[in-house]
Amino acid sequence: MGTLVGQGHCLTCPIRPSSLFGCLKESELSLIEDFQTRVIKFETGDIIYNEGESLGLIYTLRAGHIKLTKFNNEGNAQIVRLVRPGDLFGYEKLISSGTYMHTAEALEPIELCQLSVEKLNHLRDQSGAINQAIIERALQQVMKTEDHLTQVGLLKSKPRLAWFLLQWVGETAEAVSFPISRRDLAQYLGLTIETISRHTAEWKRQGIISESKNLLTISDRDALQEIANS
Amino acid sequence: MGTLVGQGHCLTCPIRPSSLFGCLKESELSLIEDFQTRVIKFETGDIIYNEGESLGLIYTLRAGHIKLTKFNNEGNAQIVRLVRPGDLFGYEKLISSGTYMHTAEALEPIELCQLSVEKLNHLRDQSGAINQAIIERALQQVMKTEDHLTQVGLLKSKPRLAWFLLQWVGETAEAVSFPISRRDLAQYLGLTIETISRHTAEWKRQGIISESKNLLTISDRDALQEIANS
DNA sequence: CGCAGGGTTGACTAAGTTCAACAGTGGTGG
DNA sequence: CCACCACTGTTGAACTTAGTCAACCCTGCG
Repeated sequence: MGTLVGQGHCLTCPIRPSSLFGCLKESELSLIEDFQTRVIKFETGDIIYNEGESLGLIYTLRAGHIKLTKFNNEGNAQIVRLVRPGDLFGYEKLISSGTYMHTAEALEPIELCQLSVEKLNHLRDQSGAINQAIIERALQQVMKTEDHLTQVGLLKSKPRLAWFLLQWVGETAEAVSFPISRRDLAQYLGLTIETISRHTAEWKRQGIISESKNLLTISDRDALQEIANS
Repeated sequence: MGTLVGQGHCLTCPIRPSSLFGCLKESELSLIEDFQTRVIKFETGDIIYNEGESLGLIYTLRAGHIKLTKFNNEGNAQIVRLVRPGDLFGYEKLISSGTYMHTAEALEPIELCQLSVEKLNHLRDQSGAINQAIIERALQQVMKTEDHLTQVGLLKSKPRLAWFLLQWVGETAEAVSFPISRRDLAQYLGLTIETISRHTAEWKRQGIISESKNLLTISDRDALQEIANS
């Protein structure tokens, strides 16, 4: 599962500036001169890794979206994180004993690059900037998760969903890729499929949002923002 | 606010093994030979720092409990984390631009030690182990927050509360310090005061738990565990 | 004593879940 | 090519849960 596209050369990688290696100074670039990673494609529904597995690999998502899920005591899955292009994932492997604490599944056709933990650790010994970058990513992640927590914890279903949609599409008024099923959305937001369906249906009727295939458009941002604040 | 108790010498600190410096090897201990921190006491309700402030300090809690809260767009607070003895907090300061992203408030009389970010950063340049330890703490934090998220996201109120209590007291059958008001508990779990009150009252009537002053005992762990799984 | 704050309890309400039926879509195989 | 099936999403009605509002208790404190 997963098709090897080729070797990526980190030094010349187009997304390097936004990747973990974006932190390197000119003078340090030589460190990754011969750093290569495997660039791999996956199809919708493919599993990149499973909770509990322990490959020594960390990933950077280049294109598409991925969900990270976690299993409860009682066997039902909860989506803990949605990974977007440029994001690092699977970094729990940086903890010595670590096995993956999530299952990573492609929500649409994706492209990612694999990084060997071993190599990365070697790099960390040579550059403080890399360590700093990793710490920053981890702390950013804490903040995002806490944000998610506060939203899920104290917002009612409508504002919660509205908030999520606003987050997702960002600033554009354009149609945006939205490869998330109702089921996944419900799990992610701690609601049921039906509730999601009802709210989106209502908003579509009111012309606040529109949806076609896997594309989402927010037509009336103000209205949605209004709903998000209540 | 906050009473200076004295200078703590990290090298000989009784809680060093469980602190950030627990990671240091014998050979590296000299690094913190003259490392001193201020040990400070706070009273119940005292604020250690406020969201948005930017003192260059990181803390390790030595005794007591602290809550970290965060304000929503609309001004209501959500408790994001409960800090326990031995825990590191305020480490968002490790991000260059960082201001504190929480408000830290003492739930009971506490004792903590202050660590200068500057000094810590200096230390990080000298010891890879410190970096590793920080990364591990940050990732642990991500995991804990995600755990909290899944509990709040997909459990009903009873299992949610039961799960929290089990977490809180840990393995002991003993009475455990429980300095959390109903209000705080409600905020932390994303419920209302009344719901909390009703459930605890019911469980007390059934003899599953008992509470006196600031002490909590789980009398029938199995029953509570049973409730947590549904 | 009177008051404020935290906690408990009850009655009512609103919100969201559950259950169930049904519609649309895509894929498979005869 | 169509019939059938599986899957996802939509909609309605009944039901359950937790939130809301309000009264009340208890404790500590000025």
